Amino acid sequence: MENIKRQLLSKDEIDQLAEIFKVLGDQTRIGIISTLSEGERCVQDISATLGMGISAVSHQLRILRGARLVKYRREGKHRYYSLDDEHVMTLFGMALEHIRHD
Amino acid sequence: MENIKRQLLSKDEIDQLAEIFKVLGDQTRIGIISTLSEGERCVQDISATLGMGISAVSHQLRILRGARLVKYRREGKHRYYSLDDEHVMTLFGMALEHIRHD
DNA sequence: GGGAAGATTGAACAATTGTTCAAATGATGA
DNA sequence: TCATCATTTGAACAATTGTTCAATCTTCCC
Repeated sequence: MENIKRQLLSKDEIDQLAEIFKVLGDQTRIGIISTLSEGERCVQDISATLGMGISAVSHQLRILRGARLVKYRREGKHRYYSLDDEHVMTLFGMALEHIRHD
Repeated sequence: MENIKRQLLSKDEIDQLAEIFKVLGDQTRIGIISTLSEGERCVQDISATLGMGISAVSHQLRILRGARLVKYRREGKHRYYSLDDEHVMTLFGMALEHIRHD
């Protein structure tokens, strides 16, 4: 992690970094991650928690899946979503420190 | 930082988190931050490093300034930009770990 | 002061994005 | 198999975004 400060990122790494931050840069998706930080939830639960339509939530879940930030397991008719990355909450912590230190 | 996992974020915090990630979610801005991680640079230098127009870079610098991610000092006709936050590189590190762990 | 260099700003445009609605998929139980 | 529930998908729309161009501002030096 120390070499980040010493060496320019490759074009490819810049693209990937921007991509992951872009995925996190949306209120709905942050809300979903925040909800899932309490434990696994099905789409309806997330929808109710955020006060948003099922479809809108599902669309955003797809993007989060694509970025490997969430995963799900089937159980009957439900799909229980949960966080799929150990670093996400750390990213949240760092970002929170940034916004709080003002 | 531990209470993040235990407690839902407030509406306000969600907005602010999404905002900071949104700012980081752009290739040009990541490129700028990556460039500035090597040391302070004036707009022309950044422009040359990224191979982009001066105006485009300046527009993005304004956004980075607004998010308190970069600052500048005047010296003659130049404005030397540098990183304005200790957490940014840590955010980078976490995000890099995420994209590399696949 | 006048001109040039470095940087910022505003308007305009194409491109991307998030939400809604309606339709389709997949799984369950009668 | 049929109806129903949970979720996904696609099309459409408004809204936001990043870049370009031209104009403006600021600082320096003659």
